[in-house]
Amino acid sequence: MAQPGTVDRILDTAEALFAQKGFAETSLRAITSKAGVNLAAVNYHFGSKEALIQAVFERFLSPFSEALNAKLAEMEETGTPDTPENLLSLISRLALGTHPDDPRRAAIFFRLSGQAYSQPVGHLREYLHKQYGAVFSRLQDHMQRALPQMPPRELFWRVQFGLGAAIFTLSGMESLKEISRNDFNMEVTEADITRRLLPFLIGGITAPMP
Amino acid sequence: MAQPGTVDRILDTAEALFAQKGFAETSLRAITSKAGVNLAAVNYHFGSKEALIQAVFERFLSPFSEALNAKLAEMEETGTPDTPENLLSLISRLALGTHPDDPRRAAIFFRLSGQAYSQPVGHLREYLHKQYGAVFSRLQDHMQRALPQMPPRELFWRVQFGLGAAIFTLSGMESLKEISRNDFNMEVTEADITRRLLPFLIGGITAPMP
DNA sequence: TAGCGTTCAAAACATACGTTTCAAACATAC
DNA sequence: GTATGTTTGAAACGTATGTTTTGAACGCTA
Repeated sequence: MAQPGTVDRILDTAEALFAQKGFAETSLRAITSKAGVNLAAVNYHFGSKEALIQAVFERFLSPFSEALNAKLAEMEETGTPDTPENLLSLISRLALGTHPDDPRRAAIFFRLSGQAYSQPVGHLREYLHKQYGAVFSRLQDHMQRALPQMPPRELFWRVQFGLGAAIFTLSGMESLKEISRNDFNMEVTEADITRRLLPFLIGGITAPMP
Repeated sequence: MAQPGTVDRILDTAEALFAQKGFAETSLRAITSKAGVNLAAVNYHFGSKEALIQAVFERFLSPFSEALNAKLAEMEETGTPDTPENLLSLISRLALGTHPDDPRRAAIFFRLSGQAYSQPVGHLREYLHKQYGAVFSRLQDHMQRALPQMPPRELFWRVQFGLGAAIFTLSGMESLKEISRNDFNMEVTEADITRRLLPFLIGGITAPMP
């Protein structure tokens, strides 16, 4: 377990390939050969491909989830007011900065989230709901306090819409970057898009009721 | 070619299974056995699995695309003003009503769109861009006329955000329906959600610049 | 150094996949 | 009614996949 370690090399490579090509389209052979480890190592260390997928998610989602929990607790203690601006910019900062060492990591974060969400009924979505439903509820509560006049049901859907806008856009960003380059002669980064995303989300979530 | 026809039975079944489980996770054997046709029929009639996927998209996207084109032309002729409200409610009506005979069809429409969008670099996305980029540009132009004060680049991203919110939410609706049922004792339909979606999209797209 | 649990490497296994083959069944025109 | 082009049916092909097996290499403890 000296070097980057077999387990970590597998996780790193699997994470990148899953984000790039999807789960079903990424074979264990592709992962292990690119990682420079033996094919059997995945089943030895993780048990199965499905377990590897969950391990990948756990490793990249747990830090984010814990950081979000900590920041929300900090807000509660310091009495920072619950506003859509505060909450949403908090999330975007965390999503972009949970792994500050590697900027490419943010892109992988969003791609993986998108893959997980658009995944068929598979157990991945249930797993994510079980594992990270609590922190999501907590965020939803804060948002409700920020918009006390809004019916919870309406707010629930608007948060979902916002989630969709964020994950969907950032997850398909490679294609969108190219379009933006061709049509507007403009290079964009993840940070650019989240900066543009914030007013959209605030405008959408706080829009007047129908 | 009397009965529902082998080709149509394949398309119907493939459409449903693709929407439900994804492309890679749906085998030709699953499609053909459920459709009650021979395995070789897919390769005989379509040539390959990839071609079948494109055929499925063509069949469900072309009517929508043509209807949208017609409606936009109608707006131009009758001088209907370009407003975000008019344009977005037009799209939602079309997405929900292009196949008015089958309500389940709307759900499949959104699920397939989500699958296509979250798909890896594969040729599907290029195909969709080539095939339906024109009508999308036309819609973008109308939206620009509705919001002349907004920089085109900003509008481009906001339309993408809106697309994400719509497709993402409606594509993952089965899970969200269940959450809504458990947490709010509330049954929701595709039409309910698009009704809620409209104010969100308008609020987001017309939000003040950062 | 001997022993033992852990990790790695190479190969094989079983299965599922997309695709192809080829003959039979069918429909249609002459 | 025969001939011709089209569609179907059953089987096989080749390949890629996830997984398992077996034994060697390694690291640590006694």
